[in-house]
Amino acid sequence: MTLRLHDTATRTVREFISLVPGEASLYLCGATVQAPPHIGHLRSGVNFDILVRWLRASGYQVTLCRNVTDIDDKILNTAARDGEPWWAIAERNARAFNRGYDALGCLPPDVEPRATGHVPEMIVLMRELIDSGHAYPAEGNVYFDVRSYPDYGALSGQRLAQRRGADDSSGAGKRDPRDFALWKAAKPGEPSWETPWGPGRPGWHLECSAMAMKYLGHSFDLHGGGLDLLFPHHENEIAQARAAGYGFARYWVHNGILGVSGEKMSKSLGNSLLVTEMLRRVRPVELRYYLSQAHYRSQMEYSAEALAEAVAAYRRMEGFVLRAAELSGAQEETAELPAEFTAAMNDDLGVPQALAVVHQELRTGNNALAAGDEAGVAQSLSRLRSMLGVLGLDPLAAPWAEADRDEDLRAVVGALVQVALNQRQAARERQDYEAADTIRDDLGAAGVLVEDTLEGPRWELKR
RNA sequence: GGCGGAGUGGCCGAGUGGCCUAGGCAAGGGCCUGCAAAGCCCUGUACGCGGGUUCGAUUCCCGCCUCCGCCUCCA
Repeated sequence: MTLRLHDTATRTVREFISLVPGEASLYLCGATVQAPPHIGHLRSGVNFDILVRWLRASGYQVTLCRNVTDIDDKILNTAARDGEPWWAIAERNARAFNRGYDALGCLPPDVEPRATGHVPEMIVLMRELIDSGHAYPAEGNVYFDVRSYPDYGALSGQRLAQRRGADDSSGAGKRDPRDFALWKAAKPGEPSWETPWGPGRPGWHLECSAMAMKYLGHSFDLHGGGLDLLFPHHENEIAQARAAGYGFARYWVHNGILGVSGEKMSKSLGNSLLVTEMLRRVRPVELRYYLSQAHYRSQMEYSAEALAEAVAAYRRMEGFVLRAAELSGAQEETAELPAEFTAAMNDDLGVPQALAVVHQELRTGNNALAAGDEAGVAQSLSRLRSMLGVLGLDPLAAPWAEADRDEDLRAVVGALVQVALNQRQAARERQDYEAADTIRDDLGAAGVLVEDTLEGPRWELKR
């Protein structure tokens, strides 16, 4: 049973066979750090985090390279507008992105290269492209010669792409309107780096080709990113690398776009869906569940209702895991993944079907819990935890586990709650239900949820 | 205009030429409970519209409608 993945280049789901057996290399187009992240960015991050986790669970040693584009027009425009150094804007937003990824439990990349740190590699690649007749300098810019590369457009299906609109300011010296800039000539007041063709700054597409090949080799396994990057960014990336004679990515994986009320998020103004704002409304793990539960290639439309459903669904799973762990302890032994779960994940990361398996096990586990079947509970718990672990959703695993957080405070609260619960039990035993319910209500008002179980009353903090 | 994707029950979201047509959320009924909460059981009978192919289509083909993405910066 092996992993099959949708490869955008062939538009088919095909078997994933890595270049080096047992190893998998993945280049992910990360952020252009012009603004803080919104949840669309995190959908991509979570989707690819699941891919990485699944590859690792399948025995691959994964190398993940996720770049940061820390120089581009928008960053420079913002800098000019706000009178802030461009590098400070880039730095601030890069940190915001990483906080977002971390908050949602995305495993950190092995390397996170920045465009501005890789100008020498870009110069080498430009030299190769110019020498082989695939690029040319013009008025301080360096352009890729689209007509020199017959496969241009094959990746995105834009083979005959006529780029709409004449090139304005940035197109000086182009031989063909479709030609794109590898390197942009320096403008007054903007940062620049020296090259044999004059001072300037990197074009967006060139940096990714250069960095991917630097860290993952001239040929590597997987290249990922949002579907909105397919054209022109990925088309240009592959053109640059292949024209220079390199194999480049062998599989292209694209996640679907998360939209909001009919608009792509990056176009909608307003901060309501910024990660920092969303995390005021739901817990990070709940947001992760929401972003995970649709298939990664599907288009998603944000809605508060759907988010609320996801929260409810996650809490159901979490509720069992927490109750089961109280009963049987949270063993570290990892259960073998159920075959249906594995099959679903291997089928182009079928997270929705995999979650159906999770919910089946959940029902089994809840039944065991209701029947006081400790062995059954323990088995369901470990199966559930291993499945959820692959999805980055195990409530008892980092970064979601709360056991060691504020341990002293929890102990104090626990003791106080126990005092109240003892009084409630006493009231119940003398059938003074009014008093018992008052205690429960008061605890509830204080944020402590009380419920009676087979093993007696238990409590937890409201979420 | 070019390229691509999608329209599934109240909502989200899988999937398949028929056979037992995921899963979740919400709703109704029941069980459990002193009452709750949580949980469990049961119920819903859906595939945008019009043709066609077929013994049979939600699933294949054609046309239409609607929505969305890319073609400019974008995860």
